Amino acid sequence: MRTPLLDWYAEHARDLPWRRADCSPWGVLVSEVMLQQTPVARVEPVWREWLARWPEPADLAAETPGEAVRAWGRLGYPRRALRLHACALTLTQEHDGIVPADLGALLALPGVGTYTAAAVGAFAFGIRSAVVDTNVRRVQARAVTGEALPAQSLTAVEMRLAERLLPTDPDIAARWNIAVMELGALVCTARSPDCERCPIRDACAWVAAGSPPYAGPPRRGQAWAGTDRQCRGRVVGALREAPGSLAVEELRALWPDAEQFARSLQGLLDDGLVERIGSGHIQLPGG
DNA sequence: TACCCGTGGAG
DNA sequence: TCTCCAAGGGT
Repeated sequence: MRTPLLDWYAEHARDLPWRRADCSPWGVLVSEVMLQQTPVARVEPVWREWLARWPEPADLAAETPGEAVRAWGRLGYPRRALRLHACALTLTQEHDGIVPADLGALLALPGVGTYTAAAVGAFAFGIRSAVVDTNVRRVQARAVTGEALPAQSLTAVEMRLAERLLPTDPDIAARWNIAVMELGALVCTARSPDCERCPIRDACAWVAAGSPPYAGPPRRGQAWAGTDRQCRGRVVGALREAPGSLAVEELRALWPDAEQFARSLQGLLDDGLVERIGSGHIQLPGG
């Protein structure tokens, strides 16, 4: 099957390690979790380290959760590292140490939601499933709906549209999914779409409408300075760099507001990202 | 549903 | 500088 989009992908697709034919389903799963809200350029080196160190789920399952958090480095949202470690345990204990080729079983894994289950199903196993990420949503919003940007959160209408657009043949569908994502990542970008190089511009509803600017409700950015997240990040960052544990007072010195520090530390403890050890010391889980 | 959860690069 | 945003998930 040939379409302008699939032809474009064949010519312009990036050569990413988790897209290669010799990449295991585990490698695909790790990549998808790392890529949640984190750009490809920062994921790639960490992904290579993880797959070299933990080539199979059982290898990661044999480590402490804290080691996963440490190896996560600065990818952000370190709870994902924890969930990937939990994933490895579940796979080892309940799936014979392999990634299941089943959307329902994938969805039941820690840290695997609708998107990641569909992506692993499609890219690792060739299952026909609509893979709808922020790129796909944006391409659909423009090409089909004629709007500059999609809604703030994924709607049922968008999912149905993606399923309707998906080619019938599973192998072509998998290639279609990744082609739409790649188009959104390389050409139909959020800030400055390069419509001159777009393979489907002649069919684009947004271009046909004169590329009107975003007209929806104001998109609220995420505050950062002075938030609990910044505080948490500082604490986990310090523990990641430390060989062992740190005294609570050392961590306390990282943040000016005592009340916010206490709340953030408690949040980290509740999340299992850190743990208490001895009297007044904190470490990554399991050491 | 809306909000919380990190980090760093681009414009 | 500062805002935006990047292959989302969990609650």
